[in-house]
Amino acid sequence: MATELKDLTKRADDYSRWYNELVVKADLAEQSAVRGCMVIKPYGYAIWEKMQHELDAMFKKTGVRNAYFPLLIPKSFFSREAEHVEGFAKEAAVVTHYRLRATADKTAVEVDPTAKLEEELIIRPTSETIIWNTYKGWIHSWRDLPILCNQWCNVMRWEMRTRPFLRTSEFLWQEGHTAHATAEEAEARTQQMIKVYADFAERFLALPVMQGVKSETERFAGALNTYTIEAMMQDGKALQAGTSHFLGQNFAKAFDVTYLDKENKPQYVWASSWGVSTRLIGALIMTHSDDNGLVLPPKVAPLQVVIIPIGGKDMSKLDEKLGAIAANLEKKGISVKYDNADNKRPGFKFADYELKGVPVRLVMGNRDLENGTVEIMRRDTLEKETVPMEGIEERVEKLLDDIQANIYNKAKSFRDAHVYECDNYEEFKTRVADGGFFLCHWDGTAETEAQIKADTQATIRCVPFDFEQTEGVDMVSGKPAKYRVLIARSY
RNA sequence: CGGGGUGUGGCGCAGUUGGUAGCGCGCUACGUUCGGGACGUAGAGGCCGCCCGUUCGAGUCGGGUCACCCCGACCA
Repeated sequence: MATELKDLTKRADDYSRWYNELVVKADLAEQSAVRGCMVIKPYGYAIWEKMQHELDAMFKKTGVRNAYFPLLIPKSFFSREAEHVEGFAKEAAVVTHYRLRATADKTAVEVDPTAKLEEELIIRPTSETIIWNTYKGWIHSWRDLPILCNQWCNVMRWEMRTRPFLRTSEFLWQEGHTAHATAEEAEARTQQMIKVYADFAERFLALPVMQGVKSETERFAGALNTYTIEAMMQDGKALQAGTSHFLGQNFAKAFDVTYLDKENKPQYVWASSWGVSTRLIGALIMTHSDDNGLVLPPKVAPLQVVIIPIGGKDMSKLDEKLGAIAANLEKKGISVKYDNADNKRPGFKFADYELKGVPVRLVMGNRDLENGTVEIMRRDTLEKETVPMEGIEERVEKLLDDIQANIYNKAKSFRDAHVYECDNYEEFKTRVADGGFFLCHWDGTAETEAQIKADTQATIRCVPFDFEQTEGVDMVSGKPAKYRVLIARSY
């Protein structure tokens, strides 16, 4: 392992440097040979797999099935829906040729100019177009509806500035695409899925999120409405953690997808789409982790318990006792590693597993062996306790639940302590730079929204649900405002 | 695309007025260690980003080129 473990930058010194270092030092991901694209390493990918596993089950419980659509999309598909083109054209990767050949001097390869594609292909930045082109063939009657498909895949958006997990040119996600007979049904599905995401984020990732509706400028290209979950990072910035879109009949019209209703009349289909990505891993890191490294919620931790023996030459007794504990924990469905490697000293292992965010650590030395005890440490608070060996499995099981709850509560109190109602623009301008969510009255115009962004780089994240709205006065324009919106600087 | 910076063992860096490459970490082997990031001994590992020039001689000087990083306009 060439990974340099010492000297993680402190959050207070340089938050974004802390983040970048942590991603690498905790062995989650590394820079690849391709600009803007990262390698997700096994430890990082294991987190994604746990997310996938849980989300996939949640989707299926609502009747969704998985399918797979092509990576490459005919360029012409993109011109069908005007706003959609505009939204993605600037960052589309285009395949123009299908063959390479050796250069004249045989030292390299070059694109064979005779192998030009008649119709260029786009590497999917999202799949609405290819999917709606396909759905056209699947949908003829009201009996064919609804269609509830999801796909797990990669997408590519040619980004100018990238950051591991938060924004990379290629990323992994799931995209659900549904087709319905009525607007009400499609709208209901859109809302259902944002609630699935919110539930998943809070219960599984321990991320408190604000649900809401995007403003017109922030909504998905081609959608009539976008719902979002917004999480607050430890630097007070907002991170859009998942979105669900009500697409109306835009794609049905663009791809001419109609069905015959019960009166034998042709009707355009209504649609939703929704997605979360590997960005959630970035959200996890920036919400829970500390200056010692990752802090992972037990439910997504690739490794939930690590057991470390401290012995001298003769480890046989410790191997026996700790091996049994490991086996018992595994029987309970807890993932455990018994690390009795003799080439690292205990202190090194402590630091290393803390950096990697393993929620619980058990330690046993000869002293414990005599006393029948074991040391148990929780990663979230770094508290250590020496407890009897009897019943350790139950204690660990309970502790994992406590940690899950504790880091959620901790994140929630942090978030709640940094949500402010603000009615004064001058005050807003000075305070928003320090982070936090600002709930401010908005007159609903794109002009004031643009003004706020130009002045402060902060944007309207959403109009929050679950918030008792009052009428008031827009702090920028002074015009009447029907409700407050959530404004923050964001990733 | 503007502005700034960096390219030297796996990683982080040093390298004087040009003289043929070094340090720390990591790695390999053996031994001693092991209750919070161990130590000793012996090793392995480098077209100094690439090309052209100046020179007896270039990591070092000049020109070009490529790549990456940081800061600004776009974004899940």
